[in-house]
Amino acid sequence: MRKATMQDIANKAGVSKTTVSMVINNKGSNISSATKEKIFKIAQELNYIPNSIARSLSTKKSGTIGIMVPDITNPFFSEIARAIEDAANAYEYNVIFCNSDNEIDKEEKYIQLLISKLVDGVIFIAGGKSTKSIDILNANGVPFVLVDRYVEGYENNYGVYTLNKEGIIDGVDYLYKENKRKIVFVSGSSDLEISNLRLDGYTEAMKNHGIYDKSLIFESDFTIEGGRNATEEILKNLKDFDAIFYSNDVMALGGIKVLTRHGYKIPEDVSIIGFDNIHLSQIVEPELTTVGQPIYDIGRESCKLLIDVINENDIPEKVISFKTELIKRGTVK
Amino acid sequence: MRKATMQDIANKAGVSKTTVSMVINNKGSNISSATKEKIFKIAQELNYIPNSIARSLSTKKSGTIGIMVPDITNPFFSEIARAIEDAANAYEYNVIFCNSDNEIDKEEKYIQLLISKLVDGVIFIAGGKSTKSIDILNANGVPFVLVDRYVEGYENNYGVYTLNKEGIIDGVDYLYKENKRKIVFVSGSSDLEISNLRLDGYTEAMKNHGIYDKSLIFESDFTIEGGRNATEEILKNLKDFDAIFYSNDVMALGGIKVLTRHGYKIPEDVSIIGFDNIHLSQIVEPELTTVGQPIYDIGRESCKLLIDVINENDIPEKVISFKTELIKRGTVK
DNA sequence: CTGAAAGCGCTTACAG
DNA sequence: CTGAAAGCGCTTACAG
Repeated sequence: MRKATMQDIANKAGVSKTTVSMVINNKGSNISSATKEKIFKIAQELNYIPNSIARSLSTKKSGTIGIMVPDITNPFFSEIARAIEDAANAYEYNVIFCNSDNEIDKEEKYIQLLISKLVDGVIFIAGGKSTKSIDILNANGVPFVLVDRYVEGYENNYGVYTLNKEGIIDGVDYLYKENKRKIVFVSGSSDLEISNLRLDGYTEAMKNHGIYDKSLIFESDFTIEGGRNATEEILKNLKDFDAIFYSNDVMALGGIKVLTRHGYKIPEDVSIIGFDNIHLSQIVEPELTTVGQPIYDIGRESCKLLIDVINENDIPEKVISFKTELIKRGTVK
Repeated sequence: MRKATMQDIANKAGVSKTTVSMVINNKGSNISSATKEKIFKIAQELNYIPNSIARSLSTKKSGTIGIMVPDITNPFFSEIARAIEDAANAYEYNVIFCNSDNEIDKEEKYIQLLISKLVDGVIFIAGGKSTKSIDILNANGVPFVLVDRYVEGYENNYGVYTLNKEGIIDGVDYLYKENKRKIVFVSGSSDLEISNLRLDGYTEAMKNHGIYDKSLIFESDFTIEGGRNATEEILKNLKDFDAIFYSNDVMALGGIKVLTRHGYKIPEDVSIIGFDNIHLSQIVEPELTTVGQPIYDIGRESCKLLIDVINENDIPEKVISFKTELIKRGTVK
């Protein structure tokens, strides 16, 4: 059974499809309400669903946006994705999601696909030095907003970030105040600008307090596995330490597991602090002390920003920076 | 800067766009390799990206599929979504995701949107009695496969499920063998067929062992919150019990938190078992004993199935059922 | 080996 | 208040 088209409605109503288009899209400023009603009734009868592909071809707007995330399975990204989708949906946009696994080649292939689908814009959480993908976006005039992760050379593009360095400093200061001195830091992949920002915060704060010690720094990546591995390393290399600052929650979760396994009591034996405040940080016991990002807000605002640039609305600020908030829970004592 | 079109390439190459289309799509069985090369070269120069919207309009295939999940933030669904996206990507499909929050009205709106976008098919994890959405899909000839959650009246549609009842029975039997007798069961929302299936498994197994007791059953929903709430109820209503069988992992995680809070030692004081085997079940300590579903396989296979029905390939079996596997870890003793 | 033409289902100036 | 017509960028019989 063929799907009904505007032409079908037009025929049945005895008007032109121009008129049908007008009333369906509420542009018929001056179409008699009689025709309007008739058209709506027929549309209903025919279970008319507009073909937005045809619409897109003619308007060059698809009503869909793409989001690039490293891995939707990572709670931080799924929470952002959720917020984005909610906002998109409120504006009648659909969202296509792509998992880059932090591989810039995958990103590039996805970007091509998205462009070919005429996405109206993309929200881009960079997996690394993603300049090529971004250049393609630019070359094709596709609006995009960078989220969470800076990409070198594009600091002035539309972007939504949080104040990483400041957040880490807060965290270290708090630990210091709680009399921690040997504060281990687990950093994310140094390919990511954001890792370095966080590391800078740590370095600065530690130096401020005069307790900086390079051997306290471990590099890993922003996954559960990364947290585990780093922690195994720590246990192998360090005899004693007061606290571990993981540069995201997911790593902290992995780390806590390893520590518990090795008989450490948290927070009695070691204090732990994370970064992000994903939902999960509240379901472990004790609950994770962390430097919180307003994840949902970040997602929502980045989607709104994108839609604003798509619609060429006035943009008050191209770059939105969110503050972190230190959330004291049970893993620091 | 306007995006290049096939016409542009045709002009530059001095051929027709028919020819360009042929070579770009590898259908030019008999086009001179000279022209082919020329066309590819020009396409390259112009950074040509095909407009797949135009393509879709003419072929009536969009190369995108939709997936309906209750909430992408729930690890079980994000893991399925990931598997689906991986498979889709391998076949050059994109995926649009929708969060229904288990609200059938939201589902319906999304389905309309997806149809208007001409998705080639949808993978549907039902949020409840979703028959209306499914009817719309049917009426519009959009292929779909049901995943994880049965929907009444559509048991014979394309679907990918796991053997819920059998899985639960395995779990209860195991607990019984470990000398648990007072086995509490936390069921999911009774609106969901799948909850009832799991509950049936519990009831049957408990009766088999002659230890069935209705007051041991608590209904909640498949979320962390749901697990917490149910556990508070249990603590309020039951004086003693040997084990709690949560009907999914996420609930178990919420439950463990509450139990730990109340001073229970796991597994010394209570044994816990979940269902699903999400990644997270391995990062809590002790690791969660659970009835595992092959989540990734379910996602992958449902995507493959969908693509097969889209392409009208031979389908060996319309309904795929996966077996569960009891995974013994640290929360049962 | 290659092209002209119609068609996919919309939107949008333009005209009356 | 309403319609005819061109156009969006492809694909695909059909013809030569």
